[in-house]
Amino acid sequence: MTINDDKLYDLAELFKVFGDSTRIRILFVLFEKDLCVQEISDELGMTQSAISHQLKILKQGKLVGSRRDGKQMIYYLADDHVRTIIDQGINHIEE
Amino acid sequence: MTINDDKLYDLAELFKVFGDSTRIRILFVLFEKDLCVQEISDELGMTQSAISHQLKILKQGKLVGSRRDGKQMIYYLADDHVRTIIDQGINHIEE
DNA sequence: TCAACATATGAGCACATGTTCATATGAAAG
DNA sequence: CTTTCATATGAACATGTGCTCATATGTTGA
Repeated sequence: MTINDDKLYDLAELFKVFGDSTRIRILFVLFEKDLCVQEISDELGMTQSAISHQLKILKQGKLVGSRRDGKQMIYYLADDHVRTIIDQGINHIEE
Repeated sequence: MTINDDKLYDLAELFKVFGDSTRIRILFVLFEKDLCVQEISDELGMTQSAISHQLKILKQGKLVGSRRDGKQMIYYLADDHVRTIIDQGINHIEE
């Protein structure tokens, strides 16, 4: 494999994004359907600010994307890697 | 899916273990072959103590296992989930 | 039993991280 | 334009995390 330390560093950064229960829960509610910030906040019972901060991190890691709909920002899962990684994680836990 | 918040918390804990570059590098050298603590330290250019601390975390997360060989402890990758999760992570980064 | 070697562990420190609170930005309706 | 609603952002604080240093534990060979 052609993996150098830089890439391993990026890899750690990626998993770090998954490694927080608030962010995992956000990803999980987005599994079902695309949601705006306030809906996510309500689902998780957390403040809009806390969610917004975490959404920013998720977006930087390219795990979610967003589109504007009037005054709202709609967030959605970026791609299927996210689902696959989480599924594998669940497999590991459930063994 | 039958995933509750407790399980999502565990999931976050799992990814947290992957989310450190020292630990990812340890896993990566163990991809090739089983190694003792000193060999891992040498490979990564880090102290035996630092590596030992991280190996403990990896072992708690069941990402590595260990067996004794005389005075040495040999560490190895626990199972194929570890490889799969890392492979998926690399896919995500390289897209 | 003792010395030598390999690994594990605990305390301490510096730095990273998540939440809150206050406020800024931006879109839309009047 | 101004107000209102939705979201983003920055500073501050408390907590978590990784490394170092010193030392403990445990195994082997003399």
